[in-house]
Amino acid sequence: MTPKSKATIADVARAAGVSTATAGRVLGGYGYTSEEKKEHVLKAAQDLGYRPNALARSLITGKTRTLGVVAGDIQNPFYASVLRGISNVAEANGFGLLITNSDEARAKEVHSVELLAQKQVDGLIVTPSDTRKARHLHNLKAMGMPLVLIDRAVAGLMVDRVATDNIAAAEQAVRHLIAAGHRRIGIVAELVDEESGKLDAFLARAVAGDPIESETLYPSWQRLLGYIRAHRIEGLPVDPRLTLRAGSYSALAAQAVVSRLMTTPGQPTALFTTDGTMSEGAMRALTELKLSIPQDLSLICFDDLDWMSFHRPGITTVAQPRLAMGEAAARMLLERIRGEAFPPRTVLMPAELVERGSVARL
Amino acid sequence: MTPKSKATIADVARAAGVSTATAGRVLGGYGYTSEEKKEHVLKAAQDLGYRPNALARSLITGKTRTLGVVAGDIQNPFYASVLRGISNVAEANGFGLLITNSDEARAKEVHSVELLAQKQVDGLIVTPSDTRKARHLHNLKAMGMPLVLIDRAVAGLMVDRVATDNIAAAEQAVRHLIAAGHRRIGIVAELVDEESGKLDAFLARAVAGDPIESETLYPSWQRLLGYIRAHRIEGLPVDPRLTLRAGSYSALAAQAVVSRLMTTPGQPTALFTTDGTMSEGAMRALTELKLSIPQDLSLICFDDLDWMSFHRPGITTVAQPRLAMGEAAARMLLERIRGEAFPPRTVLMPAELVERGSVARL
DNA sequence: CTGAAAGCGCTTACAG
DNA sequence: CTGAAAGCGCTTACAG
Repeated sequence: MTPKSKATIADVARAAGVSTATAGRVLGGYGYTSEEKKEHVLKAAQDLGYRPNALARSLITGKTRTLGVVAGDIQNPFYASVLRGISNVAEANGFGLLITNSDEARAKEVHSVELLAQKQVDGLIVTPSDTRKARHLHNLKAMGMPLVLIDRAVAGLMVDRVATDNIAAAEQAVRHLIAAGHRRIGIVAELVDEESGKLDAFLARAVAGDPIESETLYPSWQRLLGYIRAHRIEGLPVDPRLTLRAGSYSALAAQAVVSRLMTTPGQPTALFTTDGTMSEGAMRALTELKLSIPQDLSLICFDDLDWMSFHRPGITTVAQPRLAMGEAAARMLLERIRGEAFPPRTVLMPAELVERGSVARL
Repeated sequence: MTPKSKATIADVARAAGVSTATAGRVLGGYGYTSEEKKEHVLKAAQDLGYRPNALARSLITGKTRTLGVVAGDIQNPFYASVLRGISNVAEANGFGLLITNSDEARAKEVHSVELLAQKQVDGLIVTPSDTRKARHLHNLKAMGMPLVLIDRAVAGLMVDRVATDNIAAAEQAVRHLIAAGHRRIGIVAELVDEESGKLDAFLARAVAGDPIESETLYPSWQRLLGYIRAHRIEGLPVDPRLTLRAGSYSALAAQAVVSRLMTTPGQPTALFTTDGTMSEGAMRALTELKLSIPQDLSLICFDDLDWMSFHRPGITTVAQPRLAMGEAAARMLLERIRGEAFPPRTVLMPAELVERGSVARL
């Protein structure tokens, strides 16, 4: 039986000959009801095709059982996997998922957060696009909104977060290249930042071993830091001509800088890409220039994308546990929503170096 | 100013010295208000950090400005792109997106639809996991819920839908192989179906040219039909040993059947994969067997994944406009939500054959 | 233009 | 165990 118009609790109560309070109790699963009335109500609900209106319930309880997520770009494999992890946990706990894209732009993120807050999500998972200016996130926290950060931290914002141990993972990858005999190793990274010229200053300080507040660095900067540390540990100089900045989250930008690198004297023998987008750009450049891996250039990529395992040769990568990151973030958020009050936690997930065939021994 | 507790319209009205009706009018942007009161209300709202509660508003208006989406698996590149397209249009129109995964299982889809309906989404975009049994979708339609189908149709369900012209696209791809001189062409497809043995019967009918109701066929069956039509048109026999059924949406299953195919006498000279998952499985098998493309086997894949353009050789593919499909679906849904009442539309989007280097001329 | 009142569809004390 | 009443935070007629 499927009626045209939506039945309400009042309709069901009327049909069952009980009060709306009683009907609500059996339909909502709270309070006690006699078996007899319960049956009548259930029967009436069935006949009328009753479907609870979650809005009305949420307005009273103050809970929507909905999680909000602000991802960079759901089309990107990194976010797609993280989202799937979040979704797995949300679904298992009966929560819905409201998803938006920020395209790594602060203005869009602010807008997304406002939308999700108005829709009264019970908590929010955000990949902050700006690790310094994030007043909207501070406000959210001040208002008591449960909040978990993924992939990046925000300066001064003490909330739960889950990320990859980027510095350690990049260091391990680059040391692996050095151990294979490579001495000139390139790196391609987004390194987006407002302050132009900052890269030089950063390199100078990192190479000198000056202390660097790495916690709130963007992942690509952290991975660059791991690259530099590997060089320092192994006693190798860092050649600034080998540290490539794409300047944006775009495969095209990465392709351009890698192309230039490989067609200018002083080429590296190995390349380290700092994420899936950079990896794709690098691959396009290498294909275009008909350079062979690993004969002409050894390669280690950050983030293990599907094609890297069946590509010939297999691509050696730093595998991030993307799905597990999403699941961990969702689990932490759910704990906060339940009211758990331990101090802010930072979960740094280890990345695994998966050795395949893209690194030549020199 | 960021207060701890949430301010309501009543709080703002009190602070501004007006009625809740007046405060609501300026904050909600409906009705008329004098400039003077408007200023007071805005000021008070600002001071109190007022944020509208979309739940309360929706309960009255009956509109949530939220779209529900049931995807197969948001981690899969096909769905990730489609979702991005939906998201683009939703966002541009101020709509939120509630997203769930069905994992192509009817039970999960039914559960998702129920969740989204209870949350009162204004409309639903679904990739139906069962093209025959879909009472939940019929019910939705009967209750007046705007509904758009993507990728698949449902028997007897007259609603808007957008899909790729699978038969034509597959036919074109296979004819391209035949034109290149191939006579033994394999195909790997999911071909999921309850009725075992159905493949043989289907092949027999299709090869005989019997009329087949193709509209509600699953995409993989439609693509198989295109494969068969290409053979008929070109006067080539269809060898059942070359029509591979993976039996599930899994790269592993595809890998297994392709491995068997390529290690059994009577190998094909070319292979057609019917979607991204099958393509991945096929690539794994070929890599494992160290078979070269296109020297040992020519290949055309359905759906143009990122890596196919920089793979060496480039993979010739049938490119589906995934993003545009999502955008079209969202646009159609929004029209229905606005109340437009034209008859159910079927948008069949053309797929483009992108020629790269994976097809050898024989 | 503005306010008092009713109401969206539920849940929550509170009597009985 | 059950019902009448109030109320969640808004919007919507309806007077004035």
